Amino acid sequence: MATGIADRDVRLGRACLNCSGQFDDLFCACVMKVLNGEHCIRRFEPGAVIAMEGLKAPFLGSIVKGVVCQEISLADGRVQGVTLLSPPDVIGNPLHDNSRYTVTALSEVEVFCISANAFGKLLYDLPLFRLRFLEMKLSDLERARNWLTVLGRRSSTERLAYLVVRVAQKIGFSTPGNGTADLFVHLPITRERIGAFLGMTMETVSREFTHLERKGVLSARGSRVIKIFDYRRLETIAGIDDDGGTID
Amino acid sequence: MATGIADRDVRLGRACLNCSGQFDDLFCACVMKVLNGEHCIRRFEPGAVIAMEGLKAPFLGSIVKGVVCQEISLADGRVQGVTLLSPPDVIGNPLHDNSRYTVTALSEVEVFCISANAFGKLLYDLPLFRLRFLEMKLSDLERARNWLTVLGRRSSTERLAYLVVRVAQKIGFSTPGNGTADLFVHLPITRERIGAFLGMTMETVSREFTHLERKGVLSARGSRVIKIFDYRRLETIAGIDDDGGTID
DNA sequence: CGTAGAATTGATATATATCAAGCCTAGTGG
DNA sequence: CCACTAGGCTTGATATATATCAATTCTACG
Repeated sequence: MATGIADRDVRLGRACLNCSGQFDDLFCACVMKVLNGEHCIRRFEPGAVIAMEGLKAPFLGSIVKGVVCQEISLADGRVQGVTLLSPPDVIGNPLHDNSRYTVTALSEVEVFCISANAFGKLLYDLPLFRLRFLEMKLSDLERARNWLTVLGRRSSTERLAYLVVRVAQKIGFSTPGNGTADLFVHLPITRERIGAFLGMTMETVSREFTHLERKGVLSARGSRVIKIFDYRRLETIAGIDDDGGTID
Repeated sequence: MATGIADRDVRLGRACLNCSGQFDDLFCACVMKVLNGEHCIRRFEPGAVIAMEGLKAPFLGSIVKGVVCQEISLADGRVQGVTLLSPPDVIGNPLHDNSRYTVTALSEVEVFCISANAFGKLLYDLPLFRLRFLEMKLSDLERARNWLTVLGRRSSTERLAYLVVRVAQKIGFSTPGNGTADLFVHLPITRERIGAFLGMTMETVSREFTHLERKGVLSARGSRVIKIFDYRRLETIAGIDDDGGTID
């Protein structure tokens, strides 16, 4: 990459080279020094509602541990899943007092929290932090727009395949425990929530799992741990090809 | 708003108070001074393809005049509309050399263009510019996520109503010319492209215009200039209520 | 082992896509 | 100035994907 930013200080982005990153690569030791103790760690149990759409956001923070989901609700109760967050994703928007999303812990979660003021200070004082945050938000934007193609233009099988691949990329594969080489992905959400992300019903999600199973791509029967037999094929169905040209 | 950023220098965001904004509120006179002549204006005819998805982006720039659309294509030719751009929206991503979208001029368009290096310099040197850009991208992100609810959870009538309201908000109402008080919105896109934005076919778009017409909400017969009889009702159908709680 | 929530499966309904025809409308050239 | 044309729009008939409603069945957990 030879962009203007890259030429200057993009090395400082993904992981701060000036320090051994404490907590994670957003709040590294350099950032912590400027922050000077103005922070706290909050913990949430699985299922805990961290923020409510439209209400005052309780804090700004970066996830240290666990998985979180953000959803938007319509007036009549319809729900659209928006993002799955994992470390070091940011919860909250420094430009808004109110949360735009309902934010729910999907596992045991820890968040490194700072005040909006402290966040503003970091953004203002630290080129490194500012760049890293901009980088995160630009890639959030790209992912959200790619997701539009999923909801607008893909069939239910394609959508489900897309979600499984993205979850695998985001949360990683699980190790089976027994010494086999099989690929497992743990989906941290119910079929209903999968449906909320994919704009379809729980029943259709279930049926599409069955279809993918009959095709020999994966197995998910009644469980949230998915065994993947043919990851390449799954990527193809999803319309994702990370080995070559970026299709999505 | 009493966020950390607002406390500091958000006044400089939406319109620079230090200068009389030349061109627009992104490239104000202050920015121009730092830029020191390193820019050019590019013009495009309606229908011109400004950038192609996956190929090297020709420039970074801010729209000065006209309307532009960004679309994502799938391998098999399906197209998803992503954004409608109008002044002073930014074309291009300072962190990528390649365009993520196919970018098309919908009218006569002028773009204030600078090099990626110059863009990086502005981002680095000018807190004002940097904040404004972050602000733009955070609101792009919010709009993209709200659009997810449109594609994932709304019926075709609701989707169409949503699009009309958003276009009206973005591009503004047209004045009828004759002295009537009627509201007109000029849609800068064909039914097919409307469909690409809404994840539906041209035919369904057309049918839903007819439905809205039968309901007495608007009239669009065969034309891109839409007459709106009941804007409030349109907003209600769209699930947008800008006079009160933010629903979308 | 029993229970409750989650997941699957089936039958049917419905919204939207697809295919196909015809109709407007703006722009062109005689 | 008017008829012609091409692209865009509308409308209809039909097909199809997905939703909805309704039982079971599975799984994790007490």
